[in-house]
Amino acid sequence: MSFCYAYPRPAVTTDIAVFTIRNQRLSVLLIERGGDPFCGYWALPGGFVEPDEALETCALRELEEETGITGVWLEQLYTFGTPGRDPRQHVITVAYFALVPMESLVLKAGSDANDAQWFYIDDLPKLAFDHQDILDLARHRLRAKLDYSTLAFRFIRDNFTLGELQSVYEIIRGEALDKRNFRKFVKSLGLVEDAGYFKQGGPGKAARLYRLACPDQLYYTR
Amino acid sequence: MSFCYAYPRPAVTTDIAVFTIRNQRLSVLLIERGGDPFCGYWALPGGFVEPDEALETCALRELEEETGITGVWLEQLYTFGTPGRDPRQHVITVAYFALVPMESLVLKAGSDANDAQWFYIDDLPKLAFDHQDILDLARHRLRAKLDYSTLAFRFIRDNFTLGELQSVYEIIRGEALDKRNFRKFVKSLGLVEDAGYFKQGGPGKAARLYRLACPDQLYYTR
DNA sequence: ACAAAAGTGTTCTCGATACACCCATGC
DNA sequence: GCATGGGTGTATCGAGAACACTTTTGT
Repeated sequence: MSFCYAYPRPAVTTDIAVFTIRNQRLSVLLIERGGDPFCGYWALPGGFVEPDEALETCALRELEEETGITGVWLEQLYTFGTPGRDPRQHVITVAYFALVPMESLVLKAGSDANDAQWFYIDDLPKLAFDHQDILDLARHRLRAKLDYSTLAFRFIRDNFTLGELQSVYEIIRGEALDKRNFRKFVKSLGLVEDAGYFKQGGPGKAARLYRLACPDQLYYTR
Repeated sequence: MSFCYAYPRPAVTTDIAVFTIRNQRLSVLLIERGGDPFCGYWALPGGFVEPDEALETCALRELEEETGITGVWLEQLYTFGTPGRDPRQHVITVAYFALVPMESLVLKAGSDANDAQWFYIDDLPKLAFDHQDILDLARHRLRAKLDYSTLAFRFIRDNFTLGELQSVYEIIRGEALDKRNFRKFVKSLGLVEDAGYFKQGGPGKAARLYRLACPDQLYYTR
């Protein structure tokens, strides 16, 4: 069976960089490729766009098929189409990135992948295709948007402590922040409210828990 | 002649929103479509990606073919792939935007277009496809990047007056700015230097002319 | 002379930064 | 009792906003 067109067409894929925070380190989800090209290499989850499929739908579908992750928030990152990025043929990929709360996911290897695994962003294996470029850009965007959006909240769940939230900011920025200034900053955003409970059990004083005041519209400040 | 593949593929195009400032108004370049679909409608210049063609190369080529414009600076905007955006088939378009200096271009109608013309961004005809959405996003991006990049300089040429530069900012932001604050701001950027000449001839006092201190690396502040 | 645009400083406000100590809890 | 993280206020600095008059040129 084959599909024929009057003019040649490049193939189109989506690739997704899923970030989370594990063990206080920024991490990304990769799959081990089971087929050519780059068999045995690690790569971003992703795959070909199906007929009449929206790009974001494709990204969500591939993510579920290859890793079992569903229902995440996605943002389009950039479209990569340099000839030669796939050695077989001209493939244009629309890259997305996703943020998931820390330690909240059960992975399963899917049909297209031998294995799916989290890697620390600063300790990656050699990646297939131009996926390292995609990750470099994604990481850059993540850091930039931290300052003018509320994307950090995507890494945590309701009933978080301000200490946890602060550590998300610190991990993405790669530097320590002043605790009092940070708390002032968070309160000035006006997005969080006291959940009325405390987090018991860890070392140290019990921490007040917070939740999002408007869990829905949670984007772009400034 | 036809081109056949083992799996179906969407078509891929690039579209380009070229902005300039004419008569103190933000304007965009459109072409009148000569063929179906949307024959007779106005649309963004753009067209299909050729085999092994880089996306940006495609955008530049289509822009030249359809409007005669060459060598402009491009930035990738967003990739649109909603099924149904082209009534014939699934077409994914990678949208770019370009900024050209005011009153600097001679247009010519190209092979694929009956006509190419500048339109005021606030006074557009009904556009083909989802090109109005693309323009809405482009305009939004333009306004946002004005504040954290030096993109405004793309609208002017060397030997500009600070009044001219200020009017670029005012036109994109849609509001008047204070002259003294604006001059302080520009000097703090450290990107412009006195060209040593004055602009004679207009009404009012002759204005000092400036040029870019580093015409090359002209991007991203903050 | 007058219309039109160029050019020039100071004050205020607000957000960002720097900085140190006591408190509650688990072990 | 001690180690660990939670919680709190004040002073300083710098960028951005508000604000009005004089100068030069063309007509």
